[in-house]
Amino acid sequence: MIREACPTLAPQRREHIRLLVRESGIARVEDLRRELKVSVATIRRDLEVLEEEGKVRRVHGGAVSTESRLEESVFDDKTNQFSKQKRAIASEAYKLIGQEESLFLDGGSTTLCLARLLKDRKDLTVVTNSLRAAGELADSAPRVILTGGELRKISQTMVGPLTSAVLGQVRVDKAFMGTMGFCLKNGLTTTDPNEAFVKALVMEQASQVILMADSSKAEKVSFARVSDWQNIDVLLSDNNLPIPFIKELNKHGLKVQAV
Amino acid sequence: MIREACPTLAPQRREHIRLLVRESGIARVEDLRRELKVSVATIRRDLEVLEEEGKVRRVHGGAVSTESRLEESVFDDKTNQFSKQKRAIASEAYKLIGQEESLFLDGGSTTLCLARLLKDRKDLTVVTNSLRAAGELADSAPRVILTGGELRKISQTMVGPLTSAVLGQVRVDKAFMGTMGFCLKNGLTTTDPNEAFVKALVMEQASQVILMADSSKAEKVSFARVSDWQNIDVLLSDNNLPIPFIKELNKHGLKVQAV
DNA sequence: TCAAAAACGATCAAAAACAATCTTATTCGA
DNA sequence: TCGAATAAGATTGTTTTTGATCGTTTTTGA
Repeated sequence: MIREACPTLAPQRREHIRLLVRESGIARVEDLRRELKVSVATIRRDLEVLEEEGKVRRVHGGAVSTESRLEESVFDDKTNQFSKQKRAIASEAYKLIGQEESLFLDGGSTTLCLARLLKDRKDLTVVTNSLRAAGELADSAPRVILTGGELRKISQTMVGPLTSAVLGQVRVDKAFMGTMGFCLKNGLTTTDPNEAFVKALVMEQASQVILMADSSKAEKVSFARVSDWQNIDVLLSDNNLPIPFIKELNKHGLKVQAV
Repeated sequence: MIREACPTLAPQRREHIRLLVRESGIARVEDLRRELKVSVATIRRDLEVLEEEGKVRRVHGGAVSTESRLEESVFDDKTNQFSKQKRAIASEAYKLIGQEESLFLDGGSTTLCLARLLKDRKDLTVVTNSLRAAGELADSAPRVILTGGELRKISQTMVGPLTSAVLGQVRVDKAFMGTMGFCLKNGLTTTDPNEAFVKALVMEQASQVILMADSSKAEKVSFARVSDWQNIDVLLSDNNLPIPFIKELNKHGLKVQAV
């Protein structure tokens, strides 16, 4: 039974569970297991302790908050629904990551999915301009480096000239990029020129650039030009991409991977 | 035994441990070993002593702060538990802020309290190296600039050489600083040299430096020297500061404000 | 109501953390 | 300069925690 370096202390983990239960009023064992990355046995033991302490009440399948009655269906996995594709793309991206690599994580929900998968990877160095990705990795194993810069509220990313001060001083093995739109003619485009500037800069500093974008972004053109296709090495998307589109990209030397 | 150069004295090290535990509410033996560069045996012996003194509570794998009873999320609790003073200090700090100013917010729970008060101030620019503060202001009115740099997990702040890349390019009207300890002789001290470096750098870039520290920090000496008193303009604390202490600081030209 | 699936609890083995002991180095005083 | 006292690292056996397995119970849906 390979137990890797236990990153969280038991009381910490129990506290986490308690908060999760309180936050949504109910939590399933399976959800907790996924969130905390421990076995169901451990979750059950923790719930036992927490019930003993009166912090939660156990029910078949999970636990409910003692404070709020609430039978509300918190099965509103609307995020689940939406992000099925994104998660698939993210887990495909994860497979590309080697040992001891340094990565850049761009802003956006797809890359955020990827961030979640990295939590236990002690060997990685993650550079990001996404506040949310940083928050996701804040209590996790990887070394985290933030680019700094002005916070663009709408995307929760750091952008602008200050960003380049840090970015100019790091190099990464792989950059995982998102985009608002991509098309054959204009390449990658996004909504904000500052953001575009940062993306372009990152792609310069990366040995390999991996674009993560589901097919809904295809043939969309946004305001600010980011880069053309020759700077991209791999496109991870779903299998709704038009075949001619893929063929054309292949001509540019791009590897297109549909999941 | 090979004891390396400049061995920290045991009481000093224990104080360091105590601060680290209090800083983040919880600390693992392994983390402490890395941070202090001593063997786990020593850490355990220290924790034993500290528990004996009631300074920390040991748990399997590490120790938790007795002050923040870690029944709440590590950080939130700190801001709730003994935050009455901190909130008072923060609201006093808030009064010092003028229109259209640019501020720096240091890491720590006291400055985090201040961050909460700034949410509606559209006219302000806030520079910070605290991930928590940034998160707090992420959906708020002020313009937010993050320093970037390597994320120090235990304090959730950005530190290290990369930080100076951004910090060198901004100036702020007022810097609101926290500290792990302060005393007449050594000035400000904190737990991590990298963190100390960033603090010192910030204080250079600020027109006015305001130290926010409750009296529990008084006469505490931590590991890494940050600055002496002449770089500080105002000390905001509670009214438990020793009178001689205040007088002495006044001599240095410091304005001491007890709330 | 019955059967399949999911969740549960008990038990066991592996790994991490621990405690006690031993060894080595430094300090301080004779 | 020597030697006891102290303090830190190393070693070794013990305890705790965790994850996996397996038989049992509960839930669900036909």
